[in-house]
Amino acid sequence: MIMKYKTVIVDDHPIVISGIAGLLSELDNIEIVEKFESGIALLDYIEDNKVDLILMDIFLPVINGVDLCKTIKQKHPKIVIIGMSSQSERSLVMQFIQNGGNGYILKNASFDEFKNCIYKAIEGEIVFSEEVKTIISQPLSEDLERIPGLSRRERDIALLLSQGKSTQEIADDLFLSFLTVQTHRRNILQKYKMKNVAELIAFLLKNNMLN
Amino acid sequence: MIMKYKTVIVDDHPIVISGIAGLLSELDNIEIVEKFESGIALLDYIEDNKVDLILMDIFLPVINGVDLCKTIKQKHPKIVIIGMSSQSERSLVMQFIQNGGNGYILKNASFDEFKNCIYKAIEGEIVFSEEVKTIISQPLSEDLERIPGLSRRERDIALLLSQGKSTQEIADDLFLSFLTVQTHRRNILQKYKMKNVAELIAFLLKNNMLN
DNA sequence: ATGGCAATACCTGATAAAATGTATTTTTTA
DNA sequence: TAAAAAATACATTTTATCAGGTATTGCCAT
Repeated sequence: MIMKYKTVIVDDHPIVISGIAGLLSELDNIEIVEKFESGIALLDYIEDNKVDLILMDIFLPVINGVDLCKTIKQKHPKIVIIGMSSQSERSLVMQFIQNGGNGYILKNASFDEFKNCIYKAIEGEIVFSEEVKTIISQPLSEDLERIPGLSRRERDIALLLSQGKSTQEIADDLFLSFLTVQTHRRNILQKYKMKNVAELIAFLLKNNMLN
Repeated sequence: MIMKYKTVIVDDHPIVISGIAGLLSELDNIEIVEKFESGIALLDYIEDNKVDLILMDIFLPVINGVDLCKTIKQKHPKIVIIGMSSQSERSLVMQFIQNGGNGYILKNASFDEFKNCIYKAIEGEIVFSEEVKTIISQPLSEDLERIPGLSRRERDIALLLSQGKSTQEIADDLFLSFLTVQTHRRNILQKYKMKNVAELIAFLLKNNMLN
């Protein structure tokens, strides 16, 4: 009798669970023992059942994948955990790996990529799908010239600006001097080399820097 | 011989395609004829092949689902198109429906929801999965008085405004009088009852009215 | 063909914002 | 704890925007 890796899938999209299950069914030494739509259910399950491999979505309701991975690894360091998501942020992937994750796959990866990553992960490697590799292997370019963030106050003011407030109104709202708000405005515009507030707001919104 | 609905799936995640394909295989009168990872490939395909139903992701590379739906419906109004996404924004769903979409399903919908929606859609209904319904049925009041669109010229000017151009620069760019641009600006601000350009740009971007 | 809308253009006064310079206090962080 | 960053405040000059009118032309849809 062949030992199969007892595998669990966690994803809040039934469709995705079904897709991965279909894919994994082609792998001889993988046996899907459970499927969950939330991390809480998974935590319960692994207390009472043997699990070798977990494929988990990173964006889950209630508890997110990064924290979930950490929690599981603390008690069950031998379980191989592979993270998945639709879009990936560099910092998120790094966090996941730092919390003990054994790999990270983007959902737009091909079937072959999925298979390869899973095989290598259960052999002990840390694996990434192609696109993830390209994202995390640009530490020089993107990390160094990454846009400086808004300070708290600057964000407050930018937000009110996007609501059409004038300098005076913002000053009143935040209990500041008109002149202080004016200085902040100037600093923000200078920081991002923007010509005026219109361009600034467009820039901030496009980069999700407001809210 | 039973007539089956010729169905195409478009999603940039192979896993999701596989999942939906698995789900649809349980439906007797649905036949999956093709699967695509991009909208461009789909557009080519429907020129030469009969298609009755399209299930498409909204967030696609190159061309997004909303535009894709519009393009397809212009030439092939009889094709039933159902949109899908992981997260949904109210305005996005409305836009999709306004562009001719026949329904919208969140990917976290259950299998039963998927099946029901697909059945009803091919019977001519406009369908939404449960969570989408709750999202779109929140503020009736504001949405029924749907926002008037920008005219061509107004859009040009709004776009340049979002790039930080001054009235004079816009006038130069578009070979218009300074005064004409000034009038357009005023009209746009008045139309949406915005206090200034900053608020206007925020409003337009949030409603996807630029680009 | 005509009424409505879009696009064009002009005038003016009041107000708001941008550019520039300086400076103190508080908070963060190395 | 010392240095750096952020937040605060002030003053002045120049430039741009906003809001109030008015008016002509072209288009396109009833």
